[in-house]
This record gives sequence, structure tokens and C-alpha cells, in this order.
Amino acid sequence: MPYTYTYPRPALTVDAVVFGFDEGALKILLIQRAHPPFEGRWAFPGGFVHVDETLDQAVRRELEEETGASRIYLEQLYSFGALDRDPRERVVSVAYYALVRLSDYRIRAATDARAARWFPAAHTPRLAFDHAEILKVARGRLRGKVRYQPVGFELLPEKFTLTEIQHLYEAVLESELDKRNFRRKLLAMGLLAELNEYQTGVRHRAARLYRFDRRRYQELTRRGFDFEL
Amino acid sequence: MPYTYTYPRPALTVDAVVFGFDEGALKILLIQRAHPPFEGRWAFPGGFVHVDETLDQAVRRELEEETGASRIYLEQLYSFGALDRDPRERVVSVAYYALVRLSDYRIRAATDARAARWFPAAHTPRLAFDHAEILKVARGRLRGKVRYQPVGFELLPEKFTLTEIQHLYEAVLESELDKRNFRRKLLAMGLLAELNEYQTGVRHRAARLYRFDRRRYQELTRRGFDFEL
DNA sequence: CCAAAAGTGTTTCACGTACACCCATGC
DNA sequence: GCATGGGTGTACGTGAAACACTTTTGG
Repeated sequence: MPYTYTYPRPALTVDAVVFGFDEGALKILLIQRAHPPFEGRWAFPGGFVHVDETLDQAVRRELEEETGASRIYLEQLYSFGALDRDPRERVVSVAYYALVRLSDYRIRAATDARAARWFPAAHTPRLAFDHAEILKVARGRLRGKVRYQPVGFELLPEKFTLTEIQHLYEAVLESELDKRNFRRKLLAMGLLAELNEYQTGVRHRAARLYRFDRRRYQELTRRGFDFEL
Repeated sequence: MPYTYTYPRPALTVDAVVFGFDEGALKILLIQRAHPPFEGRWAFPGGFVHVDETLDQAVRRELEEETGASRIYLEQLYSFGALDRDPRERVVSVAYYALVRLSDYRIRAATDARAARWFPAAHTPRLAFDHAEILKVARGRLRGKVRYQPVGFELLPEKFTLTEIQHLYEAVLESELDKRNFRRKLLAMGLLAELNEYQTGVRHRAARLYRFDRRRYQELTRRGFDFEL
């Protein structure tokens, strides 16, 4: 059933830069394209926005379809509208970035058998479309965000060690941090609940586990508290 | 000549929140709608994105058409995609915000005789569509931006006094600032060129005029300098 | 006992913040 | 001469940054 308009319309898509954190490095989820254009190249999960769904709904649908992931942190990034970003026709894409707990579940490949894989954010294969630019914007945004909003925890397992979160910050900020200063400042905010549990399976002294205290954060935020690291 | 697609497509528009600064207050430019829906209500300048123009080009074209303003500071804000934001059909809008030197030129009404007027950003009439929400996002973004990027100068005349820029910051941040501390910090950055010119036409001691030194800013930025107020 | 990472305090310095009075000018 | 805003300096306290050694555990 065709749809007709008085003036030509750009196609509208959404794309998602999905970040994960694993083995001390920031990762992103890519899907290998099975068809032209850019056949064989890697690209972000994404697709067309249906007329009866919001932009957010469109991204969540695509992520669910292509990765099986739901209930993830999602934020709109930027809309890309260069004329030649898709060689087939005019396509405007609203890009999002997502943060997932890589530890919680392994991303499964989509049903249509396209390969889905995690790559280090710093070393990806050549990307399709303008996705290299989108990635750059996404990394910059995450770098900014992580400093004044407690979004880093979205990338960590429920229980984590202070060293793990420090490594996460170092990966996102692309700089080394001082262990003592980092811990002092983080703990001083009072957002971490100290657990009576410790790492297991390590061949050195086991580190204490912590949990991010969401309620406490909301409480403090209501009182005008500003997260800042 | 009609255009036909296999699947229905949302319409794509751009809208611009145009900020100005005058009489010590932050202003925004609104246009009174001449036709339904929301006939008579005020709204941001904006319109459909043509298939052969980028998003930025679309905003600039609309601003030029509706206000006569070109060469203004422009930045993409957010894309709004709620299902019912336009009662006629599904419309996704990419919102921008713009900063103009209200002092440089008076905005003229559009050729089609719709009224264009400046309103205090804090006290607007009821807005059409979801423009009240867009305005809220725009003000928040400007508030954040102004603290770590020297965009405030886009709103001021070429030559300005320290008190003027302080009032601008107070209007944007919605808080009072200490005169001595503000001046010290601003001058310490070395981004202002002190002119040997003074205010005229005031009935008190005339204040010295300054100019924002763009070259200096670019030079410092290249060396890793971070603007912060 | 060795390797590996956990955990812990103090000093220094820069910067943010609070605060009040005299000066220059136009009318 | 008076009203109006312009212009200026200091003291204090907080927080960022730099920095090294002991402890615990598993193998």
C-alpha cells in the first residue's frame, strides 16, 4: 500500500551507539551489514522510524530486535542530516547512545543472522555511512556526561569494586586517575553502599564490593546535590 | 507532482529558538500563527526540511525567510518526536537554538505579514505545539553552554561593558553574581581586549568598553585552554 | 615467600567566595 | 551637590592534586 505526499520527504531513521564496558575497555556494539550499500561493513544497530512510534520507541524496538536487549539507559545524541550520508536516498538519522551492563547478558546476534559483535570503542573496523562521525560525537558526549551525572554505573554490574569503576572512568575519560583521590571523592558523595561482600576467584587480596545507591542519589538530587567527578 | 513511498513517512521540520539579549533580559523571538492549528498562538520560526538541504541549511533558510537574519550562531538542540505534537499529522522536528545580536539589527516581520515579536524568555504567551517544552530544553541548554563556552558574546554588541556581560550571565543563569569576582575571573582568562573607548549617553560615570578577542580564544583553545565561568 | 592488587593520610597550593568603600560623571 | 553606577583588594576556607608504603591473599 503506497503512501503519497505533495512534497518529497526525507526518510527518517534512528541509530544507536551501544556502549559496554568489559576487560577494562570501553566497547561498542556493531552489526555487520548483509546487503548493499556498505555490504560487509560494520554499522550501528538502527532502522526506520515508523509513523506510529516515537523516536525513543523506535530505538528501543530496533535494539530489542537486533540485540535482545531491553531496559537499557538511552539518551538522544544528535540528528545527522548530511545530504549524502546514505547513497540510496535522503536519510535523516536521529542518533542515540545506550549504556548496557555487558556483564548481565551476552548480546545475541539478530534473528536474520547478521553478525553482531563488540569492538573496542577506540579500535573499530571501518564503519558504514557516517557512523565514524556519529561514534566520535557519542564518545565525546559520554565523556562529558560521565563527569556530572552518575551514568557510569549503568555500564557496571550491580556489585563492583572501586578499582573497576576507576578503570571505567579512565576508559571513558581517556586519562589516568589517582587512586586515592578518586576513591576519596567518590566515597565522599555518599552514593555507594558498602557491601559485606568481596571479590572471588582473584589470586590476590579480594576487593570489597559496592553498590550504587539509586534512592540515595534521588534523595540528594532533590536537595540540590550535584554529582561531579 | 506527488511523491510516493512504500511506507508512510513522518514529516520532518526544523524549529529555532532564537535568543536575544536586551534591556538586561533574555528574549526570544516568536511568530504569531496566521492559520490553524493554533491560529493566533505564538510559535518558534520553523518549517519543513526540503529533501535537497541539510538540517542546518533548513534552519538558516527559515530564519532568513521569517526574520531576515543571517550569519547567526546556531546549534542543534534536540529532536522532538512525540506522536501528537502536531494534531494534523505525524511531524518530527529537529529543534535548534540561535543567538543573535539584538543590537545589530532589528528583526523584521516575515513577508507574509505574520507578526514577529520579541518576548522575555521568562514570560512568553502560551505557545503552539510542544514549543513550551522546546523552550524549556533550550533555556537549560543555554544555561549549561554559557558556562563552558564563550557563547554569551554572540548575544552582545561588538563592544560592551563588563556590567553588560555580567547582566547577561545573570539573565541566562537566573542567579546573581558578585561583581568583583565576576570581573576578576573573566579578565583573568585574557579573552577580552580592553578598548580605549567608553560608554556614551549615560548620566553617570561612563564604563570602559571591551571586545571579545576571538583570535586569542582560538589560540588558547589550541593550547588546551578551557573556558569556564 | 612471592606476586599482585587492596587499602589508606597528609601536605600543599590554587581558587572560589564573601565582603565595602571611594571615584567619576551628568544633571 | 547629589544620584548613579564604575571600579577596585583582601582574608578565609574548601577542595584539588601530588605522593608511597603496608596489608592481604592465593598460588
